[in-house]
Amino acid sequence: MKEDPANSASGADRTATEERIFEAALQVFARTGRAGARMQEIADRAAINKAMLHYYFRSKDRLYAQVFQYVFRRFDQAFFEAVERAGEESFAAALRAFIDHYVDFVGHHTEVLRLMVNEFLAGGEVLRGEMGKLMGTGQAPPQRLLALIQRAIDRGEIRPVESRHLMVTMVSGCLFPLIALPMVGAMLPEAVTDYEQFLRDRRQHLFDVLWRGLAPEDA
Amino acid sequence: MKEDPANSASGADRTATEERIFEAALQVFARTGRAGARMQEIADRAAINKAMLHYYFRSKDRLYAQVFQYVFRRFDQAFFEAVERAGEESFAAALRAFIDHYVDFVGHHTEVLRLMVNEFLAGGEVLRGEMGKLMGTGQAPPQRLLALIQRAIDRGEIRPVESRHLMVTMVSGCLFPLIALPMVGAMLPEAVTDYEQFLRDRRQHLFDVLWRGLAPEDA
DNA sequence: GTCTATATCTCGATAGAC
DNA sequence: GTCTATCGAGATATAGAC
Repeated sequence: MKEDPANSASGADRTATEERIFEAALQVFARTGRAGARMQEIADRAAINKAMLHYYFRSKDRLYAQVFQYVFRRFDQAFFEAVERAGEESFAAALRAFIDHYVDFVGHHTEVLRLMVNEFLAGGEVLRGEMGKLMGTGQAPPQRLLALIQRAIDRGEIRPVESRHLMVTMVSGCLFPLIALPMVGAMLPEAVTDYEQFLRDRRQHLFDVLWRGLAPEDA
Repeated sequence: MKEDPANSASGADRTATEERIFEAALQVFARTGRAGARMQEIADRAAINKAMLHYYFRSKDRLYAQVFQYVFRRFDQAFFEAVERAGEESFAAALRAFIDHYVDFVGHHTEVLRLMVNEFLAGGEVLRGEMGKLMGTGQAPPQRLLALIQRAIDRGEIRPVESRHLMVTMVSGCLFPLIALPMVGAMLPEAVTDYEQFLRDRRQHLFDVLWRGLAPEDA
């Protein structure tokens, strides 16, 4: 059976051209959203002809689906790594490690976050499909983090807060400032002028505020 | 000079028809984004003919600009009210009041938030224009909240955290969960089944975690 | 002010030469 | 695999009768 170039890209083994297209598509989809994206612009960014887009990815929908799937996995993977690094130490150290890694990843791959949020807003089925696959395992990264929090509570390491809400709050503090950069930048000019410093400050602040909030009363 | 119906809607004095169109446009823009929105769908929702859209608002771009301006003002207003209610009491009470009011408003007007975030992602000029106008006064709601936080620090009511980052963290905790509902719902089923309870829980949790994080060591 | 019909244009997708 | 040329769907926008 002949290889169909329109499907070959589903695996990790892409040609250099496919890779360029993919990267270009990610950028354009992230900025303009699924509907606003123009195949012409993606082609231009990839420095190829528009017809080649269809040759490799068949249609805009297929291209989007593949790009989003990739984004979802990167996101999942980053979360996983952040939880892994949280490790077996004290919860304070775990919290710090999680925030550091997660903010660092997303802060340097904002296209991934933006595309993700675009999909949130669209409330798409593409998202729901991936979510189902992920959570079905019972060992998804969010579930691991949840267990880690719960254990810390059981051990008396942190106050007895609602673990799932805490997870939401942690993630909110990491991600939202990066989504709202146009607005945050108006109040924190350094978010624009010295982005790396801004990321460091956010990690520091977020850990500080959350941890004191989680510390047992007798600490 | 004759009234141009395409401009008359810029004020608050809209006819009933204009109001219907406006509301319909808000919903559609919020869900599908600027590019994904269809004039036909807006017309259908407003129960009018498609030609009337252009009669009243001239073009899609003009319609969007007006809708966004409205959204921005609602957002600003909600923030303002939330800060006003925070009032002159203790900072704990102020924090609680802010979170309660802000989450309540946005939680019940998610279209406003969604359209706002859409504009964040697009990084549009429409947003920048409104931002400039707002912050220029020096008395914008965010600046008021900042002052309130700073005063609490000076008085020793809360620990000396970076006030601007705290504001960002507060807002993040209020807004992000509502943006990410499709994902949050996968981990907190009640966010879908009992939305009101979910909002209450979030308010409670967020205040709890933040306040303990802000409480002075000797509290 | 409201409608039908239509002009105009943009964009995704394909045909077909090389 | 790569390109040019083009088709055809679908969208915004307008013309013009009522």
